[in-house]
Amino acid sequence: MSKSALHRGVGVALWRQIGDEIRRGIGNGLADESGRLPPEAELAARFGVNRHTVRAAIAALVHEGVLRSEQGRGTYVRRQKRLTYPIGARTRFSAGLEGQVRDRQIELLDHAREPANATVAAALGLEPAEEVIRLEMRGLADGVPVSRSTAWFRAAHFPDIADYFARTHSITRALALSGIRDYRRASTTIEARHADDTDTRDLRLSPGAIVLVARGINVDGSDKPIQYSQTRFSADRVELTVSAD
Amino acid sequence: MSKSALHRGVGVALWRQIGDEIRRGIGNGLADESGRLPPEAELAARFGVNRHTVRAAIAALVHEGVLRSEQGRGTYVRRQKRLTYPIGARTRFSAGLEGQVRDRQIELLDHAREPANATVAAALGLEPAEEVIRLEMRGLADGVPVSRSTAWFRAAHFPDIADYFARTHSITRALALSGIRDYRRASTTIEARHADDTDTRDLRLSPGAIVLVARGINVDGSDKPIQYSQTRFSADRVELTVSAD
DNA sequence: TCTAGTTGTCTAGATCAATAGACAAATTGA
DNA sequence: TCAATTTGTCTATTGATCTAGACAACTAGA
Repeated sequence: MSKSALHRGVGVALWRQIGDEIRRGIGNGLADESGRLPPEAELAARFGVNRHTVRAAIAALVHEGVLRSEQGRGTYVRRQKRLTYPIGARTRFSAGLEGQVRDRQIELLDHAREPANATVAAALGLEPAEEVIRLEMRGLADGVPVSRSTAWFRAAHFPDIADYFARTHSITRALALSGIRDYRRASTTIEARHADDTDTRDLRLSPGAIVLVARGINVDGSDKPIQYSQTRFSADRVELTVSAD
Repeated sequence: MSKSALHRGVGVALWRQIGDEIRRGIGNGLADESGRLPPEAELAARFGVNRHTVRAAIAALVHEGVLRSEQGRGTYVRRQKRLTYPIGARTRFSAGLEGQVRDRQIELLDHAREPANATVAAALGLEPAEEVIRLEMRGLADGVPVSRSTAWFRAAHFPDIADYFARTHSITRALALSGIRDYRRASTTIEARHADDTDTRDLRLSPGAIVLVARGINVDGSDKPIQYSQTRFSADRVELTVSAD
């Protein structure tokens, strides 16, 4: 039994402690089979706080995408299971979530034309400081941010990639408009770290959350690098599977 | 470089985040050779907060026993190194800190005569529910709590152990007054867990801190168990060394 | 349709957290 | 002794957090 009373006056707000406790409690018997949480009043009694304090905790988890509240019905766990992203040669950024979510979408947050830094130049096989197009994107599944990625393309070869992406909301289709009929993932490296400020903002994470970072290079039919990208996933919401393929 | 900006509006007070940051920074170049921290004004500038906020963080660490502030001089790290507790056959509760601290002391917080629970009865080789004396103690090093222990003795054999301990402030001397000339540590098991409410209160820890738990049985000259004890150490302040001895 | 159960919203007050500024008190080195 | 540096204390203000109570809005089942 985990002795998990709340601590007052220690610089951590009660609603955050309760939120963490609820997040931990999910998948540990707090919600019933249907994913329904106990009513707010009961949670308030259980934690020994006011109902409004529990509501603040739930609101934070709703904002994080962990819970979903329905007036008159109750509060439900949004997804009992994590999304599974396949990683393989045929990995397409937006694909691979078939059947796991009702709605998925990629937003273009920002784009720029700029000189490549050393890492990007090396990955794409460019001259130092050659110009690249950088796209900042965010992937949403059923309205919840699950991924945040940055992709670099050689500016000389893909001058209009940002426009194409903005129109099609798809890397595959944007590349097709640029004349790339097919491409494959040459390499992917995966690491995990704590969320930084950008992650907590864009993925709506709480500080201290863990992100998975996947760095990959896509190559065209003749194995020339066309895209270098770095994608951050919320480790709470996503798991990666590496397929041979 | 650890990207460790402060997070506002996430239910964790800035002073706590700063306190954690300082605690982490100690032994990582934040303090100079003499153990002196940068002045409050500089820390405030570095963290981008008001000086009072830094002061709240420092006050918490002073209360925890990590820092020591001196008006006009500066704020100093209390102990750069952790205390090392030897664990071995000849381990004496209060001993083993020779040379590491100026002043050490064991307080008797509470004592009771009560039936043994299953664990204690098994450890001491007693009949179920046979009466035992339980002592609740706290060890201080230079005024800072470093250990919190509970010890059980068979009531029939050591009826006055609490009195003796209160007089002598030493288990060894209290046992001597009870007629035990010598004893040795038959077994010790060590585990680590998060601090619970009792730990945070008695050892002045912050929630989420880690405690080392050492459970041991002391036996007399003819190998009969005379004492079962469970001691919690602040993992921040103490390390244990197991000696063959 | 009615009722019980549940989430959503509003008001109000108490306490905590953070900022701002000023000055006192102690220490150190010139 | 004097000036600079540093911690300690005080007042005041603003916003976040927590409590308390009341009632509206919605859902589901009798």
